[in-house]
Amino acid sequence: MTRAPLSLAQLRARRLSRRFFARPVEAVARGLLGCALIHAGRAAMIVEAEAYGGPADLASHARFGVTARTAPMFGPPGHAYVYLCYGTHEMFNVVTGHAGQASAVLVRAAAPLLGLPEDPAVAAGPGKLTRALALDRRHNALDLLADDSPVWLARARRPPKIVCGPRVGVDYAGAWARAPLRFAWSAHPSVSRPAPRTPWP
DNA sequence: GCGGGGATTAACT
DNA sequence: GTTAATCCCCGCG
Repeated sequence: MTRAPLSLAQLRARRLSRRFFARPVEAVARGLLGCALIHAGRAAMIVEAEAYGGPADLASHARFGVTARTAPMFGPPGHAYVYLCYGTHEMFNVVTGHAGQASAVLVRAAAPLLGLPEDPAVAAGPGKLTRALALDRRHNALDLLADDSPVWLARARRPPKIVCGPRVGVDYAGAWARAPLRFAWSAHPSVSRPAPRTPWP
């Protein structure tokens, strides 16, 4: 049987808390699976996310320290970090941990929930997701937990099984490239690439 | 200043 | 499998 769809009002009542984001970045990345990302009357359920640590993580933008671009990463948890990749694609991240730590979760893929075409591929990739939800650098550094934030997050479903694997596109990062910091809803059709198969835990 | 490269995607061959 | 699109960031001089 098909589960009843969630309404925006129901999601409003399930918004994530500051404490949710104040945890270690891997925990937040897993916790975001099954959560809804909402903007502009559209909602999508996150099915894939990657954890990026602070300056020690050689795959993370934070490895350059505080710069004009990375400043939001060094700010408080629950804020957005949005940047442009390859000149064309906006990438949406949420800052985690504590201020100054500069860890963040890249939201890589989501399944349409509300106000989007019922195509599992519509947000199956970090660039496609921001395009589907009309997210861009105007949302950089936005506090996603503010009552009046146009972009917000809420609990939607609980993933039945989580898998993990190496992050995508960070081969330059040495040993950090191989760390299992990519998490996905196992076998979900909206996962962006051949899903990792290693079960978590 | 300049130049190389990137947390990607779609449209090719 | 390969490549263009497209541009900002960062490191170096």
